Amino acid sequence: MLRLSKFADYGTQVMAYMAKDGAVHSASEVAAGLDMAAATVSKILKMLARDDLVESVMGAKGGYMLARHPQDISMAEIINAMDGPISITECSGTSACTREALCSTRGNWQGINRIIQEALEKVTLAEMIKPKHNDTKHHTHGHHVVDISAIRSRGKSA
Amino acid sequence: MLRLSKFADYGTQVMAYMAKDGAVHSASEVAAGLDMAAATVSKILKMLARDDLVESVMGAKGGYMLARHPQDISMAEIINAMDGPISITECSGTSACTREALCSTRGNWQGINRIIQEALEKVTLAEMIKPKHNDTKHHTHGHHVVDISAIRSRGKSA
DNA sequence: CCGAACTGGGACTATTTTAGTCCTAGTTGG
DNA sequence: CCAACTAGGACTAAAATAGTCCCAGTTCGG
Repeated sequence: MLRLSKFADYGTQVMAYMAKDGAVHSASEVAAGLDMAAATVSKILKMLARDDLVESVMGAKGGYMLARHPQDISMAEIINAMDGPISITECSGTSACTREALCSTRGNWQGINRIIQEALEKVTLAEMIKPKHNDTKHHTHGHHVVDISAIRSRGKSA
Repeated sequence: MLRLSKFADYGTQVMAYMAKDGAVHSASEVAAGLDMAAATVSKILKMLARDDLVESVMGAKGGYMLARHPQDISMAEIINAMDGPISITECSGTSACTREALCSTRGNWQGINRIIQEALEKVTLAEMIKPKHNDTKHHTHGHHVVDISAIRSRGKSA
């Protein structure tokens, strides 16, 4: 369906770890706490810092801390920081598209993109930490929701 | 941000092409009309057929045709057919997670997933074909929408 | 019947992304 | 100064994606 990089997941974990308090944590400390490779966590933290989701403190005794309160950080920001603002299609109205009818569908992808973006902006880190996420404000009428558990089942049987 | 395979895009194009009429089109014809490699289109069509989005007619003079009316086909179905029901995280409550706090965030990913899924279910192929997609029913208040044009700009400058 | 035109379903290869590691610099506390 | 950290890449390894090809089965038309 939709694919989110593992980094987005890692990033969220790291952010969740740091959300426990406002203290400064070194990369190695977070790595130990999260049972991940130090180098990897370090990389993640750098990415998060680049997008101002965490603040860095240099030098000995340095480390990182959440730049804002968990309720002021959206999932869209975290995903953005980790995966970059990658969108659905490539053609941004530049070229490649020879046909009119085709490009029209392209433009519509962006509408879809925006919808997803908005949905992600509504979910905060604070909510992600809570034991169970109970939506922000979404009408969950009985739509036939697709099963989410079937990972990697590219080869369908039906 | 979110990544959709190129196949999802191709699949949509193919579906859009076939939506022009209810006739039978061979893979090579679609390929020619869409200016894509025949083998690739053939593969796409097979995938779409497997999920009953198009119906196949075997033998000479055979080909594919839309299985339903464009307004009865959702983008979620097309994307699903092409990319499979891939979800955000891997752990489906099975194992790997040692920590409580971590897994709690995992569960919440699924909520997000559902939101996206629902959004995609509301957009039909018929709407995708229209010159400009004017949303289904989404409040587009002035949210700071992330720029969509910046493709592949993993290295941010800000 | 036979051959041409198609689909069905893979296998297979190439290419691009993604993930993960490491190295050199710069900063700060003791 | 030295030790503990972050900054920012470069680099390598692994995996997913995209794309091609092949062989089998089906149907139309002569």
